[in-house]
Amino acid sequence: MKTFERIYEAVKLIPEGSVATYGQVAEAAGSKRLSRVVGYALHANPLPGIIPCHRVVKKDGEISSAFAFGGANRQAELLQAEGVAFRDGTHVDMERHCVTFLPLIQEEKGI
DNA sequence: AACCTGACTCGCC
DNA sequence: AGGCGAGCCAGGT
Repeated sequence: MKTFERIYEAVKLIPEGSVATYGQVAEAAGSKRLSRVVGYALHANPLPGIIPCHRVVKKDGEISSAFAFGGANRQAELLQAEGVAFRDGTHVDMERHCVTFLPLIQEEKGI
């Protein structure tokens, strides 16, 4: 199990209609400092359609401005389609949709 | 093989 | 309050 694998597993654990910050995913993957790697991992996104990268936002709930899978606006669209409320055009309502439970990914699990 | 960079975050100045 | 540097991992040059 590599770091990327754990990151992907963590992202896939994010329930529909909810979002998680890069930090949350990083923490679930092993270390909060992996946040940068999380972004890189999602950028690589070898499993499009399986990994809900649109549910991953920055700590403020702001959607990454960097070119996403189909454009930052597209990401906001998908989130709204899942029932995620927005504070404005680029910030999701963290109070209501930020996941509070994100289990640590076990390496030996082979998951 | 080494160095640089990148969808981030935190701590210091 | 705003800016800068450090830390993390992987992939490309």
